[in-house]
Amino acid sequence: MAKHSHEDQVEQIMDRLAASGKRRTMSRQAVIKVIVDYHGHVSADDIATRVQKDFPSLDVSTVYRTLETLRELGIVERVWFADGSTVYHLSDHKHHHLCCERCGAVQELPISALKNLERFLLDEYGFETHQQPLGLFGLCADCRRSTRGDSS
Amino acid sequence: MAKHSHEDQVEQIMDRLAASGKRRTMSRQAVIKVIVDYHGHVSADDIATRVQKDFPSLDVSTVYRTLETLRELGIVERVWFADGSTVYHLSDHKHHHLCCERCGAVQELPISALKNLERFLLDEYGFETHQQPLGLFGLCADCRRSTRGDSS
DNA sequence: ACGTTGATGCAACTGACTGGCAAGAGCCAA
DNA sequence: TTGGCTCTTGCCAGTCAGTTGCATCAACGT
Ligand SMILES: [Mn+2]
Ligand SMILES: [Mn+2]
Ligand SMILES: [Zn+2]
Ligand SMILES: [Zn+2]
Repeated sequence: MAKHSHEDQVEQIMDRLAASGKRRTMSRQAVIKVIVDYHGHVSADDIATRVQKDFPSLDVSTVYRTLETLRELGIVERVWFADGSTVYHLSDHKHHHLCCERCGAVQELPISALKNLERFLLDEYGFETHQQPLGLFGLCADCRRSTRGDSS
Repeated sequence: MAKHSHEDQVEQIMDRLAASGKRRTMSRQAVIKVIVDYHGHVSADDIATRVQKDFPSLDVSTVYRTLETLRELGIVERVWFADGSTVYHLSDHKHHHLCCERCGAVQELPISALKNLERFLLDEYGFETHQQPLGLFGLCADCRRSTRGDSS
């Protein structure tokens, strides 16, 4: 069904590392696997915790160094949410995030959803927005429904 | 000309502090003055540096504690930009920011500029965005003009 | 003036992240 | 397969923004 399984995707990213002269290591594979499995929405510490279940001696500094390497190659990018938290993301699956402040759910929002805003900013302010994935906070549909008429 | 001078505005905020049972101190006055003078776009460390020109012994922890107090009273709020940096802002002058990545200029954008996006998110996703001042990055009009045709 | 109590300076501490360094692991050539 | 060059890693110390405990200090109501 899926074009690529997660395993294939991890393998493909390892190939890109190798093609750039980087070495295929277990540490890198493990970090990449976590990012692919959760397809984003994970912090560096989440990744470290997750990876250390399989490789207890893998240090958090290795996670950061791997993330930096992947960022240099344009494979992942760092996203800052409007509440100051930060997550890592596969670049080829770029999108914005709608983060529910009540239940914590994170919904993905296609980049195209902000096209109108971008055009408006360019027309009215001459400001050319860069493709910057945003994390917007608010109430998701479910929580909004269950909060209807709730005054507390 | 102006409805309120900066001095008046500082005085008014000090009044609100006093009205909430907080004490009128030089530290608080100095911190508030910096925020009012720069009307936002200052980091906690900017404030500390600025304030210490007049009160060299004023500690950065006092700045943070003052900011927290002002936040509790709804007088200032913290804004996280999409690059992870954070600034403090008067709540009564809420707006978004267009931050130029080339020249560093920060342009203010009325909250109303995102009304259409908010309606779209509510209609299409059932997501109710909270009033969250954003810091969007890109190229300002000036820099875009001076970069035109520049391939490097 | 005075005493209560909140505010401050100082310093130690946290959490996210970075950097140096020596030991270890890929990779490639022989 | 082996050897060795070089990249990568673990460990650990350091940085940076921000927080916290505590003794001292200073508002402010009386
Ligand atoms: Mn995502
Ligand atoms: Mn502003
Ligand atoms: Zn929700
Ligand atoms: Zn500019």
